[in-house]
Parts: sequence; structure tokens; C-alpha cells
Amino acid sequence: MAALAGVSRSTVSRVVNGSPKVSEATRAAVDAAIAQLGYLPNPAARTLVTRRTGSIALVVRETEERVFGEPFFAGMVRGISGAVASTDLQLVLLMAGPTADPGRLERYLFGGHTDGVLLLSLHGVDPLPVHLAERGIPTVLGGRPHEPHPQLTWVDADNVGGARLATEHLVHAGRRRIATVTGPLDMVAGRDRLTGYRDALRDAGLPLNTDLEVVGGFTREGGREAARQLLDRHPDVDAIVAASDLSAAGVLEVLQEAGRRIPDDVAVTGFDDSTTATSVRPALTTVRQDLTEIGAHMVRLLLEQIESTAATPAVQLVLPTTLVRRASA
Amino acid sequence: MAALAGVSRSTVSRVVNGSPKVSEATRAAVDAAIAQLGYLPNPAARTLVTRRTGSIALVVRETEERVFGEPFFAGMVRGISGAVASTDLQLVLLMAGPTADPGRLERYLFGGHTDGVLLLSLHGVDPLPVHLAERGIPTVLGGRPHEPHPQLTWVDADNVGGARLATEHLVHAGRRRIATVTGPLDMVAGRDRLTGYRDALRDAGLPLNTDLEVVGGFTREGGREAARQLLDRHPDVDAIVAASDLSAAGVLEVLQEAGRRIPDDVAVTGFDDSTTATSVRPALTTVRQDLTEIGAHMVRLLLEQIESTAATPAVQLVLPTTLVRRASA
DNA sequence: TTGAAAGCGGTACCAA
DNA sequence: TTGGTACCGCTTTCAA
Repeated sequence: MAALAGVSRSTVSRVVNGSPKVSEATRAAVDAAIAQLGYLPNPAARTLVTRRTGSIALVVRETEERVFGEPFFAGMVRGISGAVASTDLQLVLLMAGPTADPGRLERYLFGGHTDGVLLLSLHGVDPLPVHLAERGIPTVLGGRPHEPHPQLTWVDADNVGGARLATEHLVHAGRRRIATVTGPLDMVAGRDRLTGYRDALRDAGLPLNTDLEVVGGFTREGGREAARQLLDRHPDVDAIVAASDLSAAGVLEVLQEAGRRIPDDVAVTGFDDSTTATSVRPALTTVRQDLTEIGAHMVRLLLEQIESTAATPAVQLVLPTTLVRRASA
Repeated sequence: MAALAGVSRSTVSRVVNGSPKVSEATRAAVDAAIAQLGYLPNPAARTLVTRRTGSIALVVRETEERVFGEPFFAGMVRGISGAVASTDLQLVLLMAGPTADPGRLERYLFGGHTDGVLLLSLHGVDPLPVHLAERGIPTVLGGRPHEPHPQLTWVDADNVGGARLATEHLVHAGRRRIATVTGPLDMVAGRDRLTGYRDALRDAGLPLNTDLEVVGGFTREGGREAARQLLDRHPDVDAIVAASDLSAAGVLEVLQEAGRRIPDDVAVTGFDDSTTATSVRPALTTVRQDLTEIGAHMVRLLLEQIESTAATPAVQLVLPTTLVRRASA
């Protein structure tokens, strides 16, 4: 390569990296040689000295099934990809569900294959984020971690506030036997939404009744299952706050199969404002979280960590959620 | 690291790579030092000399929207992940839709960030696979490429045969005005399924009528749109061969909205045997392609290319499809 | 069984 | 503006 252009390796390196201290003639010669050879710098060699790989990982701690089944992930990935697209980084997606070999994943992430890590859909107390932080690997979590940690940077939607909005909306509409189909309780988002529901009921002076709280997970089938239990235990329920649009869709199906009219007999709210919200009948009143904005913040914070030489202070960001009113409530 | 264990770098390397020519005592000392330091080898340095990264890329040439919206991809990714899980390779997923910067993608793939590339959902004449082959980068395509190429290795389902099966099933059931909602015609799978449909009609001595062929794409909304057109042009249609389960679901919706009974008035077949097939009413008669098997073959062929020192001959594999009979036809 | 040394392919400093 | 050179951290002969 250097030989073909008749210059030194140093000069090739300068041209490739767009250094200004290269004469036009030399640059042209090198460019010609590059084109002729289809030369591409060896990223391993480059990484070895620069300590940069030019790529960042998006790690989703979830099974393929859920990643592909739930519109939330599509939105999140879209938001993140969009933000990454305006940088010169390559985004690589790693799916590492519960059955994934943690060793392999950590080897990949700790080994420096990527410049930073975006982490999504944490369950329980996952040691991964803390391990990453301890090793000084730039990391941003999507969603608040299970246990507060001063070193962790994360971006989260205001799930408590969102669930509260939905519940208050039902309260104001005169509903009094308001149940909830919760998300998975090993996830902070699931618990937060439950908290928001309870907060709203308490503030409204309505009794809290754990019998009205059924764990449904974020899935459609989980919603169906939970709705069946609810109808069984409380046939007089007049509203259901579901923790996701998908579970709300399941709830809707079961209610309709049981002959309930929505929203007349039972009002239903979802969460996410995903494509599901508008594809079901009646369309879902739901809580919107701006995934594009969350993604953009995550990428921005990650880049700040990557680009800063000193240790960056941890940042914790909670973005507002809003109520989207449609026909279901 | 080497210092702590009191040995040379060479010895550390031998221990890390499990070389048999290390004494037990030394190995123990090195292992202890590794554990104490949380040492992980620098993959860039290692890659520089071994020319191996330990990871392979799954490149999906599709937008996030479709990747996440269509169950086909979930199945494909599941099949591939499953096969990769039994190796010590890390799978990284790159989504590179039409708007993606081809330069960035090629830089990543050609640069040697990964040991090999699995390519999914090719549209039109994508130069990427040939470029990869020319650079000697191990590559396996999921799906036959648009233009035959002797150097390309691929695994495909027998889409022609599958569509033929579905169509023949309708013919045997006595249907005579059989329409099709095709997939995207810039994709080989889309065209192949159309071919199978035509072949079956021709063999049955039924007239081919391009008026009965409407492009729908693989999406639900595409299916809806196409079904509307069909009902408009041919209210007497008595069967529809859809190119995917998702578009079949859309077709079903429109037919039912128009008051048609399925399958009595109009029989409908899907393609993929995805979760969609069983979640709609009536459940879809559809064509099954074994994505787990396709994924396994893709990974196997890729590993063979990666592990072989000499140039591997290109392999082209067409896997059988089968008809799954349910209620819709 | 172990260590010394060369080299993988770049970058970056220093000198010219 | 350019080239020489050291070095990034590992693997891999080769010799001891």
C-alpha cells in the first residue's frame, strides 16, 4: 500500500485519517493507490493503538421472542438507530436473554469489542451494568436499574407518572372498581407502573385492593390470562389499567369475548402508545413515552462518556409521559 | 499480568488458550493472577495476529419496522441464534435498511470486525454479497440472490414449491377463481411464490389472469390494500393465495369486513406458518418453512467457510416447504 | 516446559 | 510536509 503510492506508512495513515499536513500531490497519489487496491485499514490494528472500535453495542436482556414480539423494542431500537445514524458509529445489537451464556456476553463487552454499551430491558438485579461501570466501560441504561447505584447513567420514562395519568383519567370518568394488569414485577418499569396506579387510587381516596392487581407481564397472552382471572374474581370491575398496549389488547379480547362493551361496561387503558394501540378495536387510550427522545438521550449520554477523557458524572434522566385519549377509556 | 504470575507473556498466552504444554503449577499460578486481576485478553491485539474476531454478523437489509413487525424475522433470528449458541461465537445483529449508509456498513464488514457474515432479506440486485465474496469474506445468504452467482453460498426455502402446494390445495378443493396477493416483487421470495402460484394454475389448466395478481408486500396493511383491490375488481374471487401470514391476516380482515365467510365464500392461504397463522380467526392454512433448519444450515455453512483455509466451494441449498392445513382453506 | 524475540498493521511522536 | 521509529498487546516460532 505505502509502497504502491511511494510514501511511508505514516503518510498513508495521515491521508486515511484526513490530516491537514499532507500535500495535495501526496494525498492524490495515496488516494489513487487506495482506490486501486480497495484498501481498508485493519480495524484491529487501529483499535490496538487508538483504543477505539467505532462501534457501540445495544444489549437487550430479553429473549428473541419478546424482542420481536413487543412493539416497544421496535420503537426503542428505531429511536436508538436513528440517533446513532448521525454519528460515524456502527450499532450492533446483541440479544442476551436469560438463557444466554453470561460469560460469552461479558467477554465480548469487557473485551473492548465496542466503545460503549446501551443496555435495555433489565430484569431483577442484573450484575452486568455494575460490572461494566466498574471496568470503566461507557454504559447507559434504558430504564432505571432495580437498585439505585450512583455510578450508573440511565434514561427512563416517567412510568409512575404515566400510570398515574391513566388511572386518574379513569377516576375522573367516574370509574370506581379500577383493576390493573401489571407488567412483570421483576422489571422496574412493571413495578413503577403499578406504583403509579396505586398512587392515583390512594390520592382519589379509593380503596387499594390487591385482589384487583393481577400480574400479566407485558405480553398479549399475559393480558388475556390476567383478564380472565379478574373477571372471575371481580365480575363487576369497571376499568382496567394495563401495563402495556399488548397486554391491554389481550384484556380487550377477553372482555369482548365475555360480552363486555368497551368502554361502556369496562374502560381499558394501555401503555406505550405503540402500533398496537391503534390497531385494536376500540383504539386504546394509552400512555405515550417518546422512545425517539429516550433513544436520543441514551446515545447522547453514551457519546459523552466515550468522548470524555476524564470520568463522567453519572446522569439520571426521567422523561415525561403523556396520556393519549382514544376510544377505550 | 505476566509479572504478577512470575512468568512470561508467552506462558500467559498458553494458559489462556489452553495449550497442553504448560505445567500444572504454572497454570495454577497464572490462573490465580488472572482471577485476581480480572484479566481479559485484548481482542484487538489478538485479532491482529490470529485474524479472528470470534464474532459473526447477521445483516438484515430491512428497516427496523419490518424486522420487528414480521414474525418471519423473529423466527429466522431465533433459528440462527440457536445454532450460534452452540459455538463460541458471538452473534451481532446489524440492521441496514434502504436508508442505511452503505459505506458505514461495508467498512464494518470488510474491515474484519467479524469473521463472517449472514445476510438476510436481500432486495433487488444488492451488490453487497458479491463484494463480500470478492473480498473473500465468509458469507452465507438467507434466500436465493436476485441474480445467480456461482461464488455465492445460500440457503433458501422452496418458495416456488410452497406456493404451488398452497395453490394446488385450493384447486383440489374445487376453487376456480384463485387470486394471489404477492410479496414484494423486488425480493426473490416474493417472485418465487408468485411463480409457484402460476405454475400450479397452469398445471391445473386454469387460466392465468394478471388481474388476479395484486402486489401486497409481506405486511398486514399491504394485504388489506390488495384485498380491497381484488374485491373491487373481482367480487367473485373464491380463493386467495397470500405471500405471507401477515398479508393473509390483512386479507382476512378485509374479506370479513366485506361480509365474506372464510373459507366458505373465499378460501385463504398464508405463508410462513408463523404465530400469526394461529392467532387469527379462522386459523390459517399456510406453508411452513423450517426457519430453525434454515438457520442451522446457514450457520453450519458459514463455520465451514470460516474454518477452512482453502477457498470453499459455494453451496446452494433449497429446503422443502410443507402445507399446514387449518381452517382458512 | 519455558522465555526471548519477531511480527500482526496500524498510529503518533520526533527529527529532518 | 515527510519518514523513521517505537509501541499498542497479543500469538507464534525457535532455542534453550
